[in-house]
Amino acid sequence: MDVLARYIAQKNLQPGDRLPPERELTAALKVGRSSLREAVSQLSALGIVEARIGSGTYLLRQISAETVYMPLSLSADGLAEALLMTLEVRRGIEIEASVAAARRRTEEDMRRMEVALDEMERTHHREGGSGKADFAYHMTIYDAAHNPLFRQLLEQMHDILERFWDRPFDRKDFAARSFPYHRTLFNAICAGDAAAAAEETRKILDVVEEDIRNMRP
Amino acid sequence: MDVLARYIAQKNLQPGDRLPPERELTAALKVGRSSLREAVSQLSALGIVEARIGSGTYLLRQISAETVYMPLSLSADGLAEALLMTLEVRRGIEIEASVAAARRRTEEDMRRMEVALDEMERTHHREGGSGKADFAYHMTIYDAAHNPLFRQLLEQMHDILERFWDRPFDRKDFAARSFPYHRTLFNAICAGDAAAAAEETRKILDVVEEDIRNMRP
DNA sequence: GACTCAAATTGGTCTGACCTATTACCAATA
DNA sequence: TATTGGTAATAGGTCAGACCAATTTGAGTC
Repeated sequence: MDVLARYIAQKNLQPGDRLPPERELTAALKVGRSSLREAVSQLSALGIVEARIGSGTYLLRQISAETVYMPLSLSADGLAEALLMTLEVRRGIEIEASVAAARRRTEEDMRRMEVALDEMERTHHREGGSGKADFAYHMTIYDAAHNPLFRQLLEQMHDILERFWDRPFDRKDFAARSFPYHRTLFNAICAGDAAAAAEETRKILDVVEEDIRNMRP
Repeated sequence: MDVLARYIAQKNLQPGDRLPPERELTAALKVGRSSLREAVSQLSALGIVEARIGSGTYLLRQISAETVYMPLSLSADGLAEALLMTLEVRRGIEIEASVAAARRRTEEDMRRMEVALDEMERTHHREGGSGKADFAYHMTIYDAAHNPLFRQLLEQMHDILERFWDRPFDRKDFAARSFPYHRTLFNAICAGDAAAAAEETRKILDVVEEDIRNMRP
């Protein structure tokens, strides 16, 4: 797997790019096809790569030689329990991201956050709920934290949860009550008030948690 | 992989148990050896299973049919900065774990935490620093949170940091000033005081961060 | 220009062979 | 009796070749 990962990194493949067919890779990497396929299937299990039969194998996430893999597994009774557990972890990370953003945001960050916030508020008023726009806004906060790990972690957790949840997060009324806190959070970060940023983030996630609990059968 | 996972779950294998040899599994699951090996290698990439050549394949984590896999990948360029970045994330998670532990700790949890804490304090007084004992104590806190994600995340972050750091954390004086906060944290968790638990955890990690900064060239 | 269908491409599976590291066993030895 | 040493059995790791099934491609047709 390391050899294959190095190959991908060295070829500077970008997400969405197609890897060479297996038969070519075996020649390039000088390994048998079984071994190559085991490597590919490992990267596939790690969500780095996706194999489409008849079409090819595609890169999903960029990797480098120094990429570290952190596979988590969660056995919970039902999806709601799993959601609540990940939410608890997310709360810790998200609060810390808001704190970091309040300390390190630049003028440029604030501009981008405001654009995303405005877009989200428009979507909310027009359609009654946000969803993608909400997530995009949060991403601008992670970026303002100037620690790429925040975005990587939260983006991936979001992706994975969405895949396991048929009803995605853009349900009309889901977490709608958290709406006003998004602007107060923005104000706190702009003011550089770390404590307030943490507090507003907590309010948002408390609403999410409550809605998940109410959603359970 | 699903077939193999179901087999493991159905056989009620426990962590540490050995799976049947590949040639037997192919017969039991009615698949070719290549396919079986791809499944095993996926579980191995996810940290569920470990294959030891000549010995067998061993189960590392318990799985069930509903286990959710959440593979994360982090790319950190530059080791010194990466340490502080992971520490920032770790702080968020660790604080939330302490909060959860303060809310959900049982009698049994408190007993185990105290045993580990005593052991850590003895080691500290005897050798001037702890290290493994310190980590073991923190693990009991993660377990007391009753959310398996905490332990998995922090255990793996710890592993990764140690792997990238030749000088391990059990340096005599490393984070020695955080020593007294370990007992105050224990008291806060036992008292069920979530706010105090968060505060004491923050104090510990502030010391760690400061020591890492002072350690840089 | 749109549709049809056959060929080429590509990932998925199976078989069987061989390699190497580990483990188990058993006889020879101290 | 306990230890040692070597050998056979076991188990995962790799390779090669054949075949399957889904997709894509492209020539041919309407």
